[in-house]
Parts: sequence; structure tokens; C-alpha cells
Amino acid sequence: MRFAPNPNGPGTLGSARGMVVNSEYVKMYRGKFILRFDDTDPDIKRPMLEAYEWYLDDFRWLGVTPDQVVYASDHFPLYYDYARKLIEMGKAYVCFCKGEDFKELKDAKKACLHRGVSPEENLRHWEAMLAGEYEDQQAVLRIRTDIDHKDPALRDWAAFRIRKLSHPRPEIGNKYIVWPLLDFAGAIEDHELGMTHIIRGKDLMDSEKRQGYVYKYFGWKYPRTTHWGRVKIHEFGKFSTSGLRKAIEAGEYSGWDDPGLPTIRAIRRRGIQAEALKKFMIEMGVGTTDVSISMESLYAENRKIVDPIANRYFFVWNPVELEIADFEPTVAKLPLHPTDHARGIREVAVGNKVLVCRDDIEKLEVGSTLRLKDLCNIEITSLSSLQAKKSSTSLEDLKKMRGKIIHWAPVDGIPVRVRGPDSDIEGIGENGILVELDKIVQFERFGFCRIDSVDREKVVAYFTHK
RNA sequence: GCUCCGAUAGUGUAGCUCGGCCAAUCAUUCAGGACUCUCACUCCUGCGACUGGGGUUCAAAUCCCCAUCGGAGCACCA
Repeated sequence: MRFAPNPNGPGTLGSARGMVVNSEYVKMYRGKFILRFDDTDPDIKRPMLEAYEWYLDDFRWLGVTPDQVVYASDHFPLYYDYARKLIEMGKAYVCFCKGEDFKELKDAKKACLHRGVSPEENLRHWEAMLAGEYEDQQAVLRIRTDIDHKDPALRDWAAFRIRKLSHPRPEIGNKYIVWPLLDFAGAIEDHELGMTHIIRGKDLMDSEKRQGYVYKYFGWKYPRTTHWGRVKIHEFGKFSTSGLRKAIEAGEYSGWDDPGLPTIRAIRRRGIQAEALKKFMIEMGVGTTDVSISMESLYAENRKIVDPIANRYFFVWNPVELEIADFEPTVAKLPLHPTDHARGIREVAVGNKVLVCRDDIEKLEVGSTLRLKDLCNIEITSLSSLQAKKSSTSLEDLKKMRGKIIHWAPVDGIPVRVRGPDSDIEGIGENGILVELDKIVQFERFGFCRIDSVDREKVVAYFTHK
């Protein structure tokens, strides 16, 4: 099987489906898995040099090693070779019609005058195409099918076009001006690579029938195919690489790995685990129906994986200072994990002032009792300047009074910026977060985050999910 | 306009190939409860679906036809 992206941008969640499902089938049936870069459009979906590496990187992250990595752009000689054969066989012809003219004829089931030209003459035209004697748009090579086929999508489709542009890969550069189109390149590639099974998007359902002509002419056996529908994610809606590019260029996002984007790079940065993504994709299956799924399902998978490994920390958003009268400075000892005690504790030095979330104290009144988690119970004595007095340290007392338990942070904690899919949140966290670079942590009563960067003044975390 | 494909709970999915074991699987969401010094995790309980109509058959989610709805292709993109 194969996964054949055009590296015109990084992999998205849609690509991830292709990576995961194909590779899982290969694993299941001990087949061969090929990553093929379908990079033969220098124009509309022009490849991005970095994206090749990004795909390889995403595969490494998924723990998948393709058996073979191939570049369609390395195979021009092969394509030209087969094209020549087809011309000689009278199964392909150079067409000089303007696009709209051909469409009109095709829709009327009428052949254009170039269709009747002899193979010898076509061969001359083909050589002239390759030699650069025609300009862009002037000529294409068409595969001869049935011009009166009842399905207009199958009538004499184009296999090559002229585009005098360079290819982003330096090893290709300006070498070629005649570019193979998807159905032709794909047909040749799949055969040459010995493909037995193909999964592709249902937008390519006609490819099998179109390519079927080429396979028939050469006497090849067509691989078994299946199709899947489009993935729509509630949180992102429909998305396309070109659409994302536009939004990034417009400054709506900070880059391809912005937490608001449905790219693999973005969800990696946010701390989604490869295993969770795999399960999510496998669960989606391979139906032809379009799926409209919520990230919640992915988060649920991820939460189960991440919960046992994430250390807990306090992070206070919208911080407000709270003074506790008669509080003896101490070093609080808090568990790094609520159930896995072997992980040890975190120590936080506290004086008579702490930071708490504004949301937590908003509905309080003087006299309310609440508990600073793992520290002590307090009774609010003033709201104008937030003050309290320590009432007890016993958890039982708090339970009797049905008080709330809230989290807190030391006044000399580290500023934390949490980058989320929709917005960023600033606050103060425990200094212990500084040692968690690149790890997934849980900010208690807030959610899971991946610590993206740390320095003495600031921590940047990427929000994973609640 | 022509052609092709699909339809199972809020969402995703199993079952459809070879009709009976399907009073329909699993997951997630949601509601309730237990546990818990987090609104996390875990556990328990509950709600919830075969698009509609015909036909074939002893028997239809499964086969056939029609309708409805949805998607895709008819590019010198992939």
C-alpha cells in the first residue's frame, strides 16, 4: 500500500488518516508500505521543500517506517517512456484544443480533429512538446478512451501538460517542462511499485476508471481499491492546505504549527500523543461517507494516555493576591501525581500571601470558608483587599463546612503563557514547571498542557485539552 | 446537464460480501451515582439508531425497486 501526498504543505489531520490507516493495514497483513511524494505540479499545488522533511518527521513521530520512500518527480523519464509507447500504440494523442473548446466537444461526445492524427505525427508533436517548441497551455497529451462514453468524466483525459517553471527540488530544477498529471503519474507509479491495494479519497473515484484504460492498453492488472469520504472536524470545519496557507499568510496564525490549526505539527506541539491519534483514525474506519467528527474523541483517547504520566502543577489564571493573616511561612509538600505516589512530591515555599484565580473568589463573601489545596483552610475576612485568616489545616473540617477546594500559586511563581486553539491565557504557575520542558503536565483544575519553552522569566505552554 | 457513490443512537463505528445466532456492537458525548484534597483519572447506572415506501422470503439492518437526503467527478490541481 502507499500513502501519496503532495508535499505542498505539512500533513493535516486528513493526511494523518492516510498515514495511519495505510500503515496499519500493512502491519496487519505484513505488506509493504511506500511513501510516495506526488510532487509533479510546479504551479497550482507547488511542493514546499520543507514539507518533504515534515512528512518524514511525522512518520517518525507516529512510529511508522515506510519500507520505501519515492519521489514522483524522479520518474519523468519513466513517464515519458510510457507516454511514447501509448502514442505509438495509437492510444494517446497531442491535443492543441483550447480547454473550453475541448470541453464543449467532449460534452457533445465529439472528437476533436487532433484525435484522428496518425501515431507518427503525434510522435513528432510529442517530441516538439518535450523540446519546448510549444508554450504553456498550447498542447496537452491526451489518453484516448471512449469519446462517447456515457460518463463525461472518462472521455479522453489529459495526461501531460506544459508548464515552463522550475521544480522546487534542486535535483529537478529546470530539467522538465512537460508535467504528468495525477491520473497518469499515479497509474504508472502504482504499477511500477507493484501496488496491490489502494485507499484513496472518494474525490478520486473516477481515477480507477480513467487509469483503467492505461492499464488495459498495457495489459496490467489494476490494484484493489477502496475509497473514503472527507473528514470534517467540528472544531475546524473543512480545511485545505491552500486555505490554511492563505490564513497563515494573512497573519491569522503564527505558523503551520499554530495551536489553532488542524495540522499534525500543531497537534504534536499541543501534546497529543501518536498513539491517541492512531486510535482516533482507526476508529474512524474507511467508509465512503463523509465523516464529521469532534476533536473530543481524540482528546478522550489522549487523556487516558496522558493522565497517568502527567505531573500535576498549579497554574493560576487571572491571579489575585490573597493575604492570610497569622500564617506561618512554610514549605508546602504536594504530590506530583494524585494516585501514583511513587512519583514523589513537589515543594512550594509559601509566605503569608498566595495567588488565587479571580473566578474562584468572585462569588465569595466575608466569612466564607474554603481550602487552599494541600495547604490549609481559610476564612475570608475581607474582599475589598482580599484577606483571610487561617482556620484549620484539617481536610475533615472543610468537608463538614462543605467548603470548596481551590488551587493557588506562590507570589514569586513563574509567569506562564498558555497558547490555546482559540486564545492565549496568562497566569502564574509553580516554579517546578521549569523542569518539565517538552513534557505533558496537568495544570490542576485547568487542563493538560505541553510545556513548549522555559526560561528564567517565562514558561510557554501549549494547551492540549481539559 | 451527464455520470458515480453513500445513508445504523448527538458524534464515530461493528454487523451488510454468504438473509435467521441483531429486542443491533464498541467508543465518545450527555444525564445520574461511587471514588477522589483537581472541573483529571477510574468505576457503576441510564438515555439513545437500522432515512421513508414498496417488493422477494417462513424470515430483511442485510437482497431488489422507487423516493428522499447527502457527497463526489465531468481541470492543462492533487
